[in-house]
Amino acid sequence: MPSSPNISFVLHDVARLLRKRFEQRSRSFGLTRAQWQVLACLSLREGIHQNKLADLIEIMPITLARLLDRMEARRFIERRPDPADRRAWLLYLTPKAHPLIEVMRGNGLKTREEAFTGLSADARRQLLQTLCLIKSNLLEACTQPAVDREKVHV
Amino acid sequence: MPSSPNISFVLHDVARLLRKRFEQRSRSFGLTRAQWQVLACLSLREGIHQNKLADLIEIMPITLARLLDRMEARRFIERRPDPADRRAWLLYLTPKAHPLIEVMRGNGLKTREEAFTGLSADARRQLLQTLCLIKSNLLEACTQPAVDREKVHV
DNA sequence: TGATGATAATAAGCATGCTCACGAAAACTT
DNA sequence: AAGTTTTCGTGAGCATGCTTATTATCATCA
Repeated sequence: MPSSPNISFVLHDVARLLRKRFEQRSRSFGLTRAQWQVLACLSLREGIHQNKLADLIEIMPITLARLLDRMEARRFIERRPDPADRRAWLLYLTPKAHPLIEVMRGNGLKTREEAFTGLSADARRQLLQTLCLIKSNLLEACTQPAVDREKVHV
Repeated sequence: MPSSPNISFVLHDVARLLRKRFEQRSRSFGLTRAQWQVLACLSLREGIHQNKLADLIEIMPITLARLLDRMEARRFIERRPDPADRRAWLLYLTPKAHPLIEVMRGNGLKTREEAFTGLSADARRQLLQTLCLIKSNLLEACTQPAVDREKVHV
């Protein structure tokens, strides 16, 4: 592993370190990386259902529900009942959240600057494109059972 | 965010999906991604200290300690007292762990194949190289206080 | 209308990361 | 030798992911 680093492990490490660094910056504002993602997404789609938002962010609805619990407790978002569906909530930012958006965007920018030092604009574009391809491969793969074909056919 | 995907978020998603897919494959063997990383690293360095291993994997020692607790409970590794230092443990694989190494390596390979479909060997090399650069940038950044220089100088 | 199935949100429980704090032992200083 | 600092491992507590299961409501169809 130290001799020939595995690309999956490195990718995992980079994601973890990005999160860690972002949260070092943002701790004083009381928002984590995941909560910032929710906030950013929500700011473009106020009034959305939890369900739909979980779909956009591509996490499990239950994971989002827990996130929203904390964000609601801290008065960053609010759930309003959907008049058309008594099972559902509509999600809105609170006034307290709005000024945070620019701050957090700045934190994200600074973190990326630190992370991507030494990468040309072209290399960054290339990286983004590659990651998007991998993500779409994985989204597709995850929907299929992870059977070991050789085993099945023996 | 849907309009212009943020590279950090995508990277985070890819890491999460890689983990998810790997664990879909490996669940029946009782090993998670993180545990597999420990096992793989340990197989190259039996008799290492926890401290040193945490350093290699670049996680906090307490995170590793919890991981090892579970792996020890499941008889994949064992802690032996270090005769030279009564604070420390020496880490070893159990016989039960050895046959798993090839299986898990195969699971990693299959998962990467799914993930990297459509990427040329060259693109993969490029990606690995880029990720290593970013990782080293972040490792360096994380050791420094995340001060906002503009604020400090105001 | 009334049963049947799908959908929105949540509950329970686990794993992996982190921060902060602490006790025991080692290492270093004076 | 005694006191101080460092180091090794862990406890407590939190956040974010997951899987699986449940409840309430809506939608559909006979």
